[in-house]
Amino acid sequence: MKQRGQVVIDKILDTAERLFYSQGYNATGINQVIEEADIAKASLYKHFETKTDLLVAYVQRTHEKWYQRLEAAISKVADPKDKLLALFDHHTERQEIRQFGGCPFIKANDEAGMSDPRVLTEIQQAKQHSKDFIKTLVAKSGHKKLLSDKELTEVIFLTLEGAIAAASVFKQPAEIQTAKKIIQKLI
Amino acid sequence: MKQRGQVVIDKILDTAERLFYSQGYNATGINQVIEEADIAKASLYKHFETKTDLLVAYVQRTHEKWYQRLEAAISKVADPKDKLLALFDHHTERQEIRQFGGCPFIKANDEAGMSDPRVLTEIQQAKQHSKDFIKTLVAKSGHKKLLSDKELTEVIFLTLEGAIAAASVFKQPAEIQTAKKIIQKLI
DNA sequence: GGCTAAATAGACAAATCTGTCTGTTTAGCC
DNA sequence: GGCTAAACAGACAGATTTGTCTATTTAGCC
Repeated sequence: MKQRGQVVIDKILDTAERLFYSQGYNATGINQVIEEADIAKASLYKHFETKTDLLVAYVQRTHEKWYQRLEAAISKVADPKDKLLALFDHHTERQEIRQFGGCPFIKANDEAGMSDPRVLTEIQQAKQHSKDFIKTLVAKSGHKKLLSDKELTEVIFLTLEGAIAAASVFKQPAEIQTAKKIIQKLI
Repeated sequence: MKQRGQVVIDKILDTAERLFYSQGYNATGINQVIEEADIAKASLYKHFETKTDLLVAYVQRTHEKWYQRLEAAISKVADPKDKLLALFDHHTERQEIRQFGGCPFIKANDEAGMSDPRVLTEIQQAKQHSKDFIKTLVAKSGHKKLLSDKELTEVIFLTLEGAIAAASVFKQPAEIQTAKKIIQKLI
């Protein structure tokens, strides 16, 4: 059954996730987190020693949830080439839900990547995870070898990263769909 | 001759540029800016009404200086295809100088893009400027039309954006050079 | 050289920040 | 039902935040 402590931790992390992403880590105060999570300050500091520890937990949980969603979305697509294209559709959907706030890992890296080694490490693992996932899809895709597997993996990874950043600048999904069309020509 | 006020403004903007980029806007206090710029607080508030106005000025000046450097670097390359590849070398150099801190516009957008409409507008103009610049280079490049001009422009822009972000995550220029090699195969 | 505008140092206000601590209430388990 | 640990509200400390204000010194121009 669900422990009492887990309820509180979930409320804290749900709120931190929402605020850290939408406002930024440095612009979000502990007092706002406890108020909107509707928990006591002492409860937060019982589960997280410092605000930095909360940031680390936020990045780790974001990595986990990000991969679960990605894996679930791509597994629904049967055709191996379509799986590659589905990456762009999935991230289009995600950015629409996120109101074009950009990649949470890049945001965390830019704002707080140097503040704690655990933060940088988790972000690097998340991005490596993304690249590895693309790599396995590329290997099974049967693409037309216009580029090598390694190169195709890289160009998909990089256009995806770039498109998410561009979408968050222009506040629209056009760039991500443009990237999809270009990759379609290369596979 | 150089006005007295311009010296102060330059010292403020030089310091703000360095601190806003390396630490982030929200993590940088006005007190740190005036201390490291070695000017009085009243002098800063004489030239910039609020901290947000200083941010706007920082983003605008970064846009100007960014384009001047880019234009100068690419104009030194004669071959039209090499100009396209020189984009990646220029940004590799820039990121090495910046110690892989990533794109200043993406950073400002992620941290403070919503705080003032002038900030978002300037960032959008900077990114559109980048894309337009690439577009003119592509048009003159005589590339092999494996992709259309529009598509090649986009894939260069997006891989460049993605590579700079990836370089700032992994703290190394490898991704930018990998992007260069891939684009080389497409032109 | 003297006038004027700018830059100076630094106190100050009012709010906010992270983190600690005290004492009370609540919830889960045997 | 009573024990125990957890969550609670909220005061508090001490540092820091942006921005204002006063009074003094400095620099440039005629």
